[in-house]
Amino acid sequence: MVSNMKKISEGSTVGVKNVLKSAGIKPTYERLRILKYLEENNNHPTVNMIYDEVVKDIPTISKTTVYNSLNLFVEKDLVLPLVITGTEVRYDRNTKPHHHFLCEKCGKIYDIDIECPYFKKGYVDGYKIKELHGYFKGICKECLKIK
Amino acid sequence: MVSNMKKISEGSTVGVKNVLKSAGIKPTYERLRILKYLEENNNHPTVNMIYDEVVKDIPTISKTTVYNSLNLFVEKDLVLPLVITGTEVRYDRNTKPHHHFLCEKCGKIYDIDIECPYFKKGYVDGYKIKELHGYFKGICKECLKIK
DNA sequence: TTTCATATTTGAAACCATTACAAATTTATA
DNA sequence: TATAAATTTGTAATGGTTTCAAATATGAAA
Repeated sequence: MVSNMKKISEGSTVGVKNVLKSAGIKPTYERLRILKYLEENNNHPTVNMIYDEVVKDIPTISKTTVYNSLNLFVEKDLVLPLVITGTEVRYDRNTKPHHHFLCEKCGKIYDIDIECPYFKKGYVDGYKIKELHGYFKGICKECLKIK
Repeated sequence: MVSNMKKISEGSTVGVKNVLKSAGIKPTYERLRILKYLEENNNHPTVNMIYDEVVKDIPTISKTTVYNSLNLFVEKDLVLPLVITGTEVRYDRNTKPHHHFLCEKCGKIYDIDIECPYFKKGYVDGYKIKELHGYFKGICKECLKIK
């Protein structure tokens, strides 16, 4: 059961260690902590957001290591990079194809679980599709309530 | 007839001048030349691509002016900014909602004229949509032929 | 455990797209 | 023509990301 596997791995050190190992990545202390952050937080964080939290546990960690680790995770398909704001890259532990929504009011990024028929088919206008990035921008449900 | 208006304005100095004036932008020599470039080239250029061409006609123009003008055009909805490559902003004279396709082989960016039902409706998951950026990445028709 | 080769981490410097800013220039108006 | 306002220019600053070489940690072999 895939969803059960996911639950077990979330947060626990043994879980993230296995995730790294089965991706062919040496599970160093720093990488484990960074992946743990991504599994525990579904907030599409920036490098700085990750660094600011992880440095509390590993005071000697450098920002370069965060960059290196994330680039490695992206390469091994453990993480999806988003460029929705235009100013910096955000990272999503959810690598299944899905859309994103950026709220202009609160700045939060939400996963949107919808399908694109063209992406599903694999082609548009005779062009072969490998990736789709669907970014909505607007006002989220919570901010709409606030008026 | 809108499409006919468009044809007339393409490239001609009087056309782009009217475009700027009706957008409430003072039609300076530099702005006219930059908008003319965008109307004549449907290649989703970067700031540098625009600068490199325009500087041939206006040797004294500065890159800052290109940035200033483009930011103004974006503000006045004359131009659409794309962040499809992740490294730099590209500009599209076509501001009607449409998707884009980036070819991983040749690097070209194509307009894709498809509709998103959620965008059309104005809402997803109860979130109010104001913008949609749909970016496909893959291999374009021409590069598929080359093998 | 000790040794050695390899991989990883670190911190500083470089890079590059973009913005900030103040001085110079141009434009519009009277 | 004179004056004020807007625009352009060039340089410097900013900020996210990458490069790189030295320091450190890791893993395998003895």
